[in-house]
Amino acid sequence: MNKNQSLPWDHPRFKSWVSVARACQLMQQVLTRQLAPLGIKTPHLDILINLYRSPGISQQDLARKLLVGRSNMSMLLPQLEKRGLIARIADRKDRRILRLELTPAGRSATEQGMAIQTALIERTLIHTPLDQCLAMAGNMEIVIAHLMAEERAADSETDAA
Amino acid sequence: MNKNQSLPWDHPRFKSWVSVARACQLMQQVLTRQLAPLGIKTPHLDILINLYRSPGISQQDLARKLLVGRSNMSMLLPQLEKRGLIARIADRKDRRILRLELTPAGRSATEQGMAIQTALIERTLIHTPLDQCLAMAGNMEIVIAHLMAEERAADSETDAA
DNA sequence: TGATTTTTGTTCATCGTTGTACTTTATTGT
DNA sequence: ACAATAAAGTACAACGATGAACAAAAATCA
Repeated sequence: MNKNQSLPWDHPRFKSWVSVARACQLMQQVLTRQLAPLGIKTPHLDILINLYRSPGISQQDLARKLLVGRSNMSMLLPQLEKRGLIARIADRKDRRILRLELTPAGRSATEQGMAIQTALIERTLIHTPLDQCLAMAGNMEIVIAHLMAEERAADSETDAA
Repeated sequence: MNKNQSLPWDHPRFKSWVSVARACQLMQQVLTRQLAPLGIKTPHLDILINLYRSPGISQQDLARKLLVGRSNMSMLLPQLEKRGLIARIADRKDRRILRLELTPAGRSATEQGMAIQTALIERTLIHTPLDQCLAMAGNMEIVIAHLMAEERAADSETDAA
């Protein structure tokens, strides 16, 4: 029984992915610390950045973009609203939908947060040549597409059962 | 005021990193689903794989490797012990330390989990050429080193204050 | 039109992770 | 040897995320 052949750390792709996962985990932790002075956490900043780029988005669509559950948005968004960073405006045509927008204070907080995040990423990836950076991004988009397809397939199976 | 110049989505490294982070998040979610039949979750598998490769490691060192808090290990490991997957053996020389090992059942569970994870990664990265995969891993190791340095620097500042 | 199904958002119970405070055991410094 | 300090592990309270059950509004379709 030559189990050694299948040890994961002999698989270059496995090892590579472990590096990616660890880098992401660390990045999240470091970013969390650097955002602390602003009084926001990474999930908040993710939301704010998306509203900055896509104002008027619904909670549902936002949750889909961020790959989290609807209930998550339902917990976080009222907090941000109470803090005066976002506004939730009922859609006139479809009264189920709450459309999300940044307040001026929210826009300002977003810009500060983005500056911190962008600076951190620039500092961290400074030694990664741009072409390799872009190649990586391209590969990651393929990975994302593959994983979403695999997830949809699993969902269909669940439905069928 | 040319704020547009600093919009994060104009920064290629920022955009690239967003792809990386999303891919990681998705990978975790998909892996969680595929591990469900085994009755273990991704944190459990991370632990088991580390014990598979580094038997006799202490809880503290394991926590450091996994980038989580000590208390996390203190919550998870007793669960795995009760399920008969690991053993916690008191060190004779230093009675503070609990050395961790896999039981036969744990080894078997680990092999099943690793098979699932490795297969998922292979499937997902099949279209990423090996050389790009390795280049990515190399870059990620640099990222990890940079972030750990930055975190240590922040810790020192905290101590000084 | 009226009944069924879908979609949007909320609520709540549950679980995982964290940080802090604490106990026990080693190490260090005098 | 003894006091102070550090390290390993635990307990607990707080927070975040999840999924299921639910209410309200729209879409579908007969």
